Amino acid sequence: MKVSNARAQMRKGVLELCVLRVLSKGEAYASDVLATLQDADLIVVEGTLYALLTRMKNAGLLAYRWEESKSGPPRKYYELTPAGAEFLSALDAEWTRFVRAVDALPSFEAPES
Amino acid sequence: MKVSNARAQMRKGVLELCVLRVLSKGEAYASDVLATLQDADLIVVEGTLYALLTRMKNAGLLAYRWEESKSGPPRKYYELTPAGAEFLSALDAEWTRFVRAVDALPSFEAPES
DNA sequence: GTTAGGTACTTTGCAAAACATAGTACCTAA
DNA sequence: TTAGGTACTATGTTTTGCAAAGTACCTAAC
Repeated sequence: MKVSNARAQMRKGVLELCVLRVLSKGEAYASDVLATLQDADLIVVEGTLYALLTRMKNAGLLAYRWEESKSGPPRKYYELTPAGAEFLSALDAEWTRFVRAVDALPSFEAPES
Repeated sequence: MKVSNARAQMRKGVLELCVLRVLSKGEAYASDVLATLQDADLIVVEGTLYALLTRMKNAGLLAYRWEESKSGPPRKYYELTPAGAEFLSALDAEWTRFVRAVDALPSFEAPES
């Protein structure tokens, strides 16, 4: 149990929300999403993100179209489906409630002696 | 992918923080911790909590003592060790930074058309 | 005292999800 | 035509929570 691992652990289960939020700003392909998350200090590895995008596409939350690239193979540009937008809205609400619930627990202070 | 599962997913990775926070208020045994978390709408099942308490004890974050009960078998009363208190302090800081990072991502709004 | 029921803790098997890493395919340019 | 970069895919492992069954202890009813 290392503090260095804490953020990675916390991110579990919230990654979906993060990806949906990024895509709510408009379509993007995997590297775009990855860069945005990493800029926000929400480290995620390539393999995880691709797997998540595929899962969400299969769940009907995302759709993609192929687009040619000028410097490499074609890219999958993802965007929210109506179901995805609805799901994001619900997740946002859950996130808010969740943060409140955790913050309602006692914050750190020295144990009573 | 169901909204009903969202909170459970989010809780992953933050459970450690929650348990440490509860114990920072003083020693408690499993059922105490469970009840506190459930009161806070942070649902967790018995098996998960016992496993987590054991993991954290083995990691040196918690210690316990046996105490007789008037109505059943003896209980393990857990409390933070100095290492646990230090770890909690670090996790608290990580939690704050994490929430800021997620909230810095765009919140929901209709995708630009 | 022996049995029934409740409480507390343990064990085992399973599933979901992220990680690590390697692999395939496409494109440009030397 | 080959080297290197970019984009996506596939595979196996680990972590961690869940589900459910199991063990053990204690009280109380009979």
